[in-house]
Amino acid sequence: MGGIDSRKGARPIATISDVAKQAGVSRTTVSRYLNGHLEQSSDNAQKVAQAISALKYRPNLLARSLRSATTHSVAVIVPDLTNPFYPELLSAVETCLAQHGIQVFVGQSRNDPRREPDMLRDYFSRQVDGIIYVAAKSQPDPVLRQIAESIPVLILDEEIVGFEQETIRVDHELGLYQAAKYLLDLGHRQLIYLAGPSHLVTTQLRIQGLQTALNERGGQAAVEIVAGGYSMDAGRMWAEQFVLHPHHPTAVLCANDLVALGVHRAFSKRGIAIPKTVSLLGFDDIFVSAMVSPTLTTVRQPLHHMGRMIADRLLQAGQRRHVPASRMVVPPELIVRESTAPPPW
Amino acid sequence: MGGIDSRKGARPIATISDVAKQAGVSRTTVSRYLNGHLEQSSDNAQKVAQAISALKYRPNLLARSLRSATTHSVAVIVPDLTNPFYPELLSAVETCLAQHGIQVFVGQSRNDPRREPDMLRDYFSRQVDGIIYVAAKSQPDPVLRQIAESIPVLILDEEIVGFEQETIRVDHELGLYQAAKYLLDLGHRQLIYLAGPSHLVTTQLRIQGLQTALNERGGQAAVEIVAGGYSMDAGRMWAEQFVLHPHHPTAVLCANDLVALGVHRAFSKRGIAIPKTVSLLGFDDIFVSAMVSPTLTTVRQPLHHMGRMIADRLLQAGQRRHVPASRMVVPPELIVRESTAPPPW
DNA sequence: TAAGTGGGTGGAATCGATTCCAGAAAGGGG
DNA sequence: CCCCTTTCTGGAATCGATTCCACCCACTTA
Repeated sequence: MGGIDSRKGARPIATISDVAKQAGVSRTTVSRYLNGHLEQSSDNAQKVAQAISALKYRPNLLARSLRSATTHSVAVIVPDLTNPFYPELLSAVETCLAQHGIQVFVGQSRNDPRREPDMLRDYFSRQVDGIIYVAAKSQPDPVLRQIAESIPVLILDEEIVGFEQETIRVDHELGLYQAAKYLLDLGHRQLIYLAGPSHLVTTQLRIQGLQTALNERGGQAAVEIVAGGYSMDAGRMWAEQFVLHPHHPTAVLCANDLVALGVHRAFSKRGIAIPKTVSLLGFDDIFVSAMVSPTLTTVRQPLHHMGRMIADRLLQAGQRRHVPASRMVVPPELIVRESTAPPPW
Repeated sequence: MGGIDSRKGARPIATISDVAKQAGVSRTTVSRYLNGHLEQSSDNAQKVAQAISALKYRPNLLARSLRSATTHSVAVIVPDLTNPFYPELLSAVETCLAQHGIQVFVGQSRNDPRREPDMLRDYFSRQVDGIIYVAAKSQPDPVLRQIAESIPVLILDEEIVGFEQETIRVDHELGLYQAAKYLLDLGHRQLIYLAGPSHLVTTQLRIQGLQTALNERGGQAAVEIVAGGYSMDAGRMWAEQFVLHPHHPTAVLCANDLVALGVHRAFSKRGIAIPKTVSLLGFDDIFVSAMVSPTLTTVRQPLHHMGRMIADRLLQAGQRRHVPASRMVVPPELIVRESTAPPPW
């Protein structure tokens, strides 16, 4: 049953010409029907409607897009979908855009900045209406610059130096300021920050926030900064070292929740009590952070809010209304849970 | 300074005709150059190459696809990106496909089967080369059937009754059989299964596996089955009830890890000890499951393996070689962690 | 030298839609 | 009764690529 190949070519896909022929009108008329330029009740409209459902016709969006120069699609480039933060963001963005009939490409750079130019180019060649770009680097490349002259490119989360484009990100500086202030208020004097890659602007912003908080205490407290990565492994590896380390800080701040969870795990395994012996604080507030025990104190990025803003900006830009490039910096929120407490002494 | 609108239309995007004119050859020749049908060293090739880089030309993939009837894109439809299982799957699939120059649309049905026909249709209209479909229901709809006649549709994870299409899923029956057998071997006699929606084939398969394991014991053990959802809330709500429940089962099996985590949380909060008082077992093995404490015993779906298989099937189908529709059922793996132990008595 | 072969080239058709424009039909007013 | 306006319709151009086919040129071979 079903013959050898029930796939391609089995049922020829109807085109607008087929519909026109079947309905006994011109392609033009069919097109007008499709785009609502034809009186619904008219005689021709009836015939077209019938032909369409008889042939199960659906317009070829490729052809339509080619002509109309808009594809109703955008690309989202993220470093890595296995970091739960990005799917959560993606989910928010996709939900908003889907409501406006925009479909979403997703690509992972795998935290390798060298892949990014090619990815940007490929999506651009596909004529996407916009690109949402969570960059894995802070240097603008010529490809990015060129593309941004033709379609809106929203830089998310990261900041790209000297690149005057739409940017939406959380206030990293404020986030770490809040976190540090909170720990200092608890009485901690010896902090450590497991930072992200040092060449990133976000990393630098965060460190500034940290410093500001320290300066307010006028040198009573100190922080050690360790550059690293954004993975659980980064946290775990550092934690393994820490165990052997002579002078123990009393609180560990992490570049993101994944790093914090790496530390969390290693500490649990090694019997280092959180928060009794050492306090632990993350960044992002991915949903896992509320699941582990003790639950993780962290700095929340308002994901859904950001997702909606992103979608809105893109939609505005898509309508060709002039939207001046702006940088939107949204405030983070400190979520206090169980992994932080006053220092043991 | 960039002026009023540095967006659309600022820099006209070069087309193949522009390149042809600039190089002093015909469009045909440029096209041949692009597709490698032109001697690299030839005089014309040089001129074309120069024109391309001068104009920063990139072919319009829409136009190319329209002509060649292949878009090098596929769509992935998942119920919900906030369930970590799907991003993990998506990540594996995207990685494999990207290596072959195929780009990926992603869409969420939000667990609402009524959205699915529209989504399928939209992607089909975009002429995707294939659809990877994690269905939220087990009934085939006419739209799905029609689309599958033209392009490959891979049904993932779920089974659609009476629909003879490519299917790739884990052996649900075996998975629950293994899990139940393991618990029975530990000495449990009173089980409960927090199942997914009862109209899904997967749910029924799982229950069969469960029954098989029980039957092997010849009625010494019993299981209660509760139909529910796939969310943490579903688990949490059941757990709240459980606390008041008179006859306590000694082990709880869950439809997925998310449900198990909901139970996990509620139990922790209510002071019910896992696995001392009650054993807990999930399904999927999302990465969170290894993070909570106690860590969760679960049935692992071999995601990366499945991702690769999916991509492979799609690529084969894309080459129009005839690939007979097949159902691939991959074995799951029981991952024993800390949330299971012999019953307390 | 003429005929045959082969590779390189460009004109034109094509993919499936939208849209400009001109012509036909219908309706209204003088 | 005729003319002008308005509405409806379809032919043809267009979007940006690929590809068929005919042509030209140079080179080999009888």
